[in-house]
Amino acid sequence: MEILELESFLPYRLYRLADTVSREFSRIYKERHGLTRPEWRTLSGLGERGTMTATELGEQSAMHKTKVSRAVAELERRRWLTRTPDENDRRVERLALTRAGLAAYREMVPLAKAFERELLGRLSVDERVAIARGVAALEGALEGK
Amino acid sequence: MEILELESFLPYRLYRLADTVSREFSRIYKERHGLTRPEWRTLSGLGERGTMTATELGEQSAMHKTKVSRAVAELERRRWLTRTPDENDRRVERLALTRAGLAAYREMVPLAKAFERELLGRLSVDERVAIARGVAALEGALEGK
DNA sequence: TTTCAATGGTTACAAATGAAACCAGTTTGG
DNA sequence: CCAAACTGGTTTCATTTGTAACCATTGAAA
Repeated sequence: MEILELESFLPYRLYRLADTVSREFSRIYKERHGLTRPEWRTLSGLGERGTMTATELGEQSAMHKTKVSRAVAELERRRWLTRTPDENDRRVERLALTRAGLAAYREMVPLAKAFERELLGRLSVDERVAIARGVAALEGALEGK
Repeated sequence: MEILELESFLPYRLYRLADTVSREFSRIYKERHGLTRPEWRTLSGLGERGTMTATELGEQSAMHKTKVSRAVAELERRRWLTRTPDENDRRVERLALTRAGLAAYREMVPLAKAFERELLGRLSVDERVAIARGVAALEGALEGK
């Protein structure tokens, strides 16, 4: 009879892997600032790009618009970001980090990088090349899907 | 100033990748049988191993015990599995698929395999090797973590 | 034995999520 | 122009999830 080995089934392995890594990493921004993942991504997106609209944020960080909306609301409540109505299109708001938001971002960046470095540090050079190549290939294969 | 490129940050890329793949794949069991992911994993685990306890299921398919509990309850409601109290330890229940559960499982297996084959089919041989190698390496690096 | 810690599993509650409805404001086609 | 379709963003509601408390049973220790 035909069976499926979950252990070697790619969708399952990817999910479990991402879940584990993401859970580990989330401890950093959860413990340090009590952020949720959408909040962290919002902080990170704005820190990286400087200013973005909610829609752009959603695209850049692969979040559903309701997640963005709520994350932005929370960061605004903390006074970590401000909204400025767009001059040309009054539906749009330009989001930007405040000084406090930027400070939190600046604090998180080295921690994030250290986390990644530590994780990849457990791999051999070849393995690092392999994961980079494989992930990129799958990303490409899913383009537009 | 130090910034973090989300686009190339491994935890983010892995998560997004897994999320996309998993979402695509979930359409199959969602549309066909209205299953949730925990339910699919439960079906899949029992189909593969024949009989397991809830705890074993959780370990094998990386699910929190409450997810297992609820998924098992739902599959039982559908009469896709049965619980048999363990002789030696009355806290434990041995779970097994019924004929109907097995039928559903047998129907899903080829679809799952086809999905994986199609996905990997979009990659070159080298890329397939790379993803397999990279994922295995990361899994190894996270052992016990 | 009796008690206490550990284990298998369920349940209750709060928080996170997604789908769809919604409210502006904007664009487009007639 | 102006209605209809569309877009940016929020809110509502139902579902899913995680944490912690819980119940029952078992094992270990005194």
